[in-house]
Amino acid sequence: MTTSDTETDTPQEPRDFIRERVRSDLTTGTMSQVVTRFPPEPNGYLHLGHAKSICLNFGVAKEFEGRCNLRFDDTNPAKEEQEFINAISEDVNWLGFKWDDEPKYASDYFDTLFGWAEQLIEAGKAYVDDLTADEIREYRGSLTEPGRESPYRVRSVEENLDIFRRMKAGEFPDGAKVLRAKIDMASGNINLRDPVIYRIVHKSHPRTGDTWCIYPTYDFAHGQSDAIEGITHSLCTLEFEDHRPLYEWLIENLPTPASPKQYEFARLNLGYTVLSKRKLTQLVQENHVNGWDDPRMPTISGLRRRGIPAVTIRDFISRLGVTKSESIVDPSLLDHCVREHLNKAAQRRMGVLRPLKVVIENYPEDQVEELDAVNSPEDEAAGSRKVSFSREIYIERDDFMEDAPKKFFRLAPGREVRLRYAYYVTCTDVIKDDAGEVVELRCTYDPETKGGDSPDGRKVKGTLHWVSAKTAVNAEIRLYSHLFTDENTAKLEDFLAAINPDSLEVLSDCKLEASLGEWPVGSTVQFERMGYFTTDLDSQDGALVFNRSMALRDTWAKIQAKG
RNA sequence: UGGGGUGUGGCGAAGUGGUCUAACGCACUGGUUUUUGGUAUCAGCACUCCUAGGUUCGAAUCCUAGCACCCCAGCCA
Repeated sequence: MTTSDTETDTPQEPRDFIRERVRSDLTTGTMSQVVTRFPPEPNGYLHLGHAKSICLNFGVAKEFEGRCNLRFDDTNPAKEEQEFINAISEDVNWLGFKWDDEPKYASDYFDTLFGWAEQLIEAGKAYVDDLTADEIREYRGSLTEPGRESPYRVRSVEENLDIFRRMKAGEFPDGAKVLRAKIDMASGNINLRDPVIYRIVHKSHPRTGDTWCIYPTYDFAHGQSDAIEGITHSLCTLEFEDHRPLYEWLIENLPTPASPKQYEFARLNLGYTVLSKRKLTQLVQENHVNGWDDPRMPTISGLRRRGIPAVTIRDFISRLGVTKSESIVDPSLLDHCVREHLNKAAQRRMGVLRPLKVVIENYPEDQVEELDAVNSPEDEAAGSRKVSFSREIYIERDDFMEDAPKKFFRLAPGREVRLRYAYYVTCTDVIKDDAGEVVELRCTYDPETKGGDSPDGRKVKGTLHWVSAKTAVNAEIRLYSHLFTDENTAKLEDFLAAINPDSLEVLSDCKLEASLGEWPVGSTVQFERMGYFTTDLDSQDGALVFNRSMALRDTWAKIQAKG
C-alpha cells in the first residue's frame, strides 16, 4: 500500500551553480521571472538521466516561482513518433510535474523558423550548398585543420532565396541541397564551420504531416524555440557546450523576441546500467529486455512498473547535485532512497518466496487460530490484521540449515526459533527425498508462547516469517538485479556482452498470506524480512504477480559472503 | 599540432584566501536497541583537496607550468 507523495521540494538556498545564477539574475533584476523548459526529442522513452533534467528545469521554475514548459524537440521526422510523445508526457506527469499550458513543439514554430532562415539569407549570412554530405564532411576539415569554403558559398542572395524556396516546395530529393549558416570555415570550433541549418527530408511528420519536406536542424530550432517561448535559462548537458557560440550567434543574427542564455551541466551516469537512449533502444529492439517498461530498465516507465515511487526518484535526484564534472553515481543511493520511503509508507505482510513445508507435530490437526499481526511498525494508524495459523505452514528455505554455523540464528535441527506473531517452534526432524534434498521439516511448538513471547523469559535469536498452508495464496514473484555486470558500461567496447544473465529471476510457487489475495495492482507491500513488492500489471485474480521493487538490507547475507 | 570542459575520501558533493588537522549524503566498519539479522541510534572512516613550483603572516581556494580524463569533424539531438 502506498501513501501519497510527500512534497520534498521546498524553496532552497544556493544548492548548485545554476540556481546560484538564477538567483543572481533575479536579484540583480537582469530578469523578472525565470522560465525554463524540458526539451525531449520524442524518439524514445524517458530514463533517469532525463529525470535529472526534469527535476532541474521544473524544480528551478517552481522554487523561483517561474514557469517551465514541456517542449518536444521534434525536428527530425525520420526518428520521431507519436508513441514517444505520449509516453514522455505520461512520465513527466507521473514524476509529479506540471507544465505551463499545453505541451509545446518545435514544430509549432516551423513557419517562423523558415522566415528567419530567409532573413538570414537576405542578410548574406546563409547559403544553399549543393555539396553532398560526404563532400561537406571533407570540406569541413578536421579537428586540427581548418575547413575549406564550399564553392557554393558565394551564391547571390536572390539565387539562395530562390533555391531555398524551391527546396521547401519539394523540388529536390533528400540530401540534394542544404541551407548553411555562413560563419567561419576556419574556426577552431567545428560547429561554427558553416553549420547546416536546414535539410531536405521527405518524410511525414507526426504533427505537421506532409506540409514540410525541409526541416531545421537542432541548432537552428532549439535556441530559436527557446527565444520564442521566452526561456530565460536554457539548461542542457555538457556535450552542447561547443554549441553555445552557435546558439549565441543565431540569437544575435536573428530578430528573436528574447535572448535566452544556455547553461550546461553534467549528465547523469548510473553504475551497472546504461543511460543512453541509443543503447536503451537497442536493448528493446533486440529483445534483450521485455520492452521499454521492463522493470530492469532505468526508464521512468520501467521504474514505475517495478514499483519505485516517484517521490523516491525526485529525492534521489535532489541528492545528486548539479555540477559540471562527469560522474558515475552508485545505484545504492537510489536503493537507499527507495527503502527510506517505503519503510514508512508500505504495510507489512508475510510472504514466502521459496517455500519449505513445516509440520508442527504437536499442534492439533484441525485447529486454526487467527493471530494478531501489526500492519506497520512505523505507522500505528495502519492498524492490525489477523493471520491464520495451522498445523502445516511454509517457511523460507533459506531459514533452515541442516549444519548450521553458530552465527546462524534461524531454524536447524534441535534449534528453537520464533514464528512471527505465532509461537516458538523447535525443529525435531528433517525429511529428505531420494536425492537427499530437504523436503519437509517436523517441529514441535510451545503453546505457552502464543503471540511470540515466552512467559518464562527464554529468548530466541531468530524470528521467521511463515504462511499457513491451509490459507496460503499462490503467486509468481519476479526478482530483479543489475542489468549489467559492469559498473562502468560506458567504457565497454561491447556493452551487450556485459548484460547480467541473472538480472531476472522468476519464482512461480510463492506462498503469500491470505490478505494479499486481493492486493490492488501497482500497490507496494513489504514482505517481512524479504523486501518491498509491487503487483505487476500482469497480475490477475487468482494469478498474482509481484515485482520485487527493492530488497531489504540483508546483514546475514553480508556475514555469509564474508565466510 | 585545433576548440571546449573537468579534476576534493570507495561513490556523489559542499567549500568563492583565515572559523578547513575539509560539511553533508551513500557505501563501508564496529557498538546499542529490536517479535523483520529490517528500522532507529551511537561511533569510526581525507594531517589532505590531480602534480610541481610560486604569491601570502596564512591557499582546496590566487598565479605559473605540467599531468590525467571527457566532449566535438551527423544533412542526430
